[in-house]
Amino acid sequence: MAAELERPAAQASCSTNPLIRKLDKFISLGPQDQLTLDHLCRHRRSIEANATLMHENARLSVVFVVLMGVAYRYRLLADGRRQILGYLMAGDMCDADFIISDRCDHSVGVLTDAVVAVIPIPELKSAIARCPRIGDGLVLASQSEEAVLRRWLLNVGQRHALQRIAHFLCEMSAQLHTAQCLPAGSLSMPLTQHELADTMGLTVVHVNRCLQRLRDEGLIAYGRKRVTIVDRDRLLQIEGPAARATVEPAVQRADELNVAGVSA
Amino acid sequence: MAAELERPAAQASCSTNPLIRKLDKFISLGPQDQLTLDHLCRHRRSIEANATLMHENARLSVVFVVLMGVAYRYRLLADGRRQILGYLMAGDMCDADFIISDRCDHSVGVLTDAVVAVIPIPELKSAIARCPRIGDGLVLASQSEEAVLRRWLLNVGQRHALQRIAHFLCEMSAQLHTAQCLPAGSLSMPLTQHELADTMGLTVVHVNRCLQRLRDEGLIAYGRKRVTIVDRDRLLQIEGPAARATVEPAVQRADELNVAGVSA
DNA sequence: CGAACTTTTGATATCACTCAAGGGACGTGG
DNA sequence: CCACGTCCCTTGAGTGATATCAAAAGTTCG
Repeated sequence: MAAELERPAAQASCSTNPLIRKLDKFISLGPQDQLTLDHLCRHRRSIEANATLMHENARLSVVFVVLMGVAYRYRLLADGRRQILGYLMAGDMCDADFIISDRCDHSVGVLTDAVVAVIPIPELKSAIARCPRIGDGLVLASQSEEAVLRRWLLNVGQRHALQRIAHFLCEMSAQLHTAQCLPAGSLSMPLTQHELADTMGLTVVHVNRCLQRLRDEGLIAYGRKRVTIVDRDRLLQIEGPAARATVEPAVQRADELNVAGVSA
Repeated sequence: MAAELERPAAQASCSTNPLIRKLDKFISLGPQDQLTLDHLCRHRRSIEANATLMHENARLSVVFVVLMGVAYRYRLLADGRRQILGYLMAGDMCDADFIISDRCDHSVGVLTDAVVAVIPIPELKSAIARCPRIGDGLVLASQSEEAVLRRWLLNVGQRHALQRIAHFLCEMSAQLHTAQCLPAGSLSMPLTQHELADTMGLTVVHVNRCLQRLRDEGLIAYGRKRVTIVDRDRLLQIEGPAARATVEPAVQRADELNVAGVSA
């Protein structure tokens, strides 16, 4: 399911270690910190698309850091329903709560082919002990993830399907664009409508109809396993189902006009 | 809105500082740590029910720790919808992400009259520097909160109203019973149906009807501003709307039997 | 070219929301 | 102590948003 391969020097897109780039957004790392992080990431493993990287309740002695590709956290219900709990991009650590227990409360899968660094937990702990800023950075990263979870909960709990999808796409665009060194604005994400549905607490069918509407209004584009933002600003202004009122009544009015024209 | 009062020695219910009790669940604190924590909590403020303790986007130079009463995190949408993001009991810290920025991404209100400790952030930081275990404890507490957020997201995203409420109540019962030194099993919570609704992403009306059903089946009891769990085990086994199938079809079958009886 | 997956579409069912109003508990002030 | 307002809970009718079911069309891949 996952081929092992050692690539001591191979580097991801941007010429720096993604983990370093990620932590550097939260705290300034010294040269020693960076060396340590690079050294931590020396064991690599490539994972094929759709594989499971980590199972809920599994006991792990290592943590993973995504170096390439996109992974996602999720939990399953007894009847098979799945809630996706977050996406992991380059630099994100799979098991942020490795400290609190060696068990994990959720699973992690990968969307695309991915490469992860495999870090033994004891080694990570000793690195933190030697370089406190690394620990600080990880804590900050974990707290920023907590903030994302709060935004998602707000989104799923309070917004209607259309707004919900719109907001989610914008948020992901932001996350992708800071994770990689990419331009903002229009951005694309390797997402199946099924995954979108499980992220938003909606049905595939309903997600599909919403996406069509967003596409018809020129706000997004999408195709096989990929959603692209076309007009981020207008996407954020999407109103809920009330927006339907701007479409349907128009048809009725046309009929009325017809009648009026005939009678005139 | 909030009267200031200094109570240098007054202690909460259990003879110990709630913050110490809380952190002690995650990490073992030395005598020095405990002294430091006690000292940190020396400034107290009492808040009246329904007051707002902290506003979204406010810039704060202090953090609050709930000593008595229940507070809750929430966010508002432009149109007034509110999502409750978590409940804070004795020992919980209001602004867990005080490190990441001095701004907060959500507001905090109190349900009941409450007493909080007010800790200046610089003082907290220096305490952490002196007693690293305090910092560790806070990090662990924050990660346990992240786990709660994931459970909530699963709940709101995937479960139907009835299951959703049932699971939430059980989870709160667990949280309350570890926060205070209370017996498990049946427990009660000072919650308005309005707050329940905003927690679960449902409407007050719909929450009301669900609660009635749960009460009629003898799983919970409730009254003015209070929900009580009667039968925790059965509550956790609640099925979704499919449970209706155990009631309605019975009526139809009765009719069929009637017809059969007539024709026989 | 078939198998598996993703996206579409239509018809129908139903969960949950909206609107509207009434009743009960509690607090307050006369 | 009663009258009143407010907040919380309750109820009903009607609507709407989303789910469910079923099936077809387009893609990718072997």
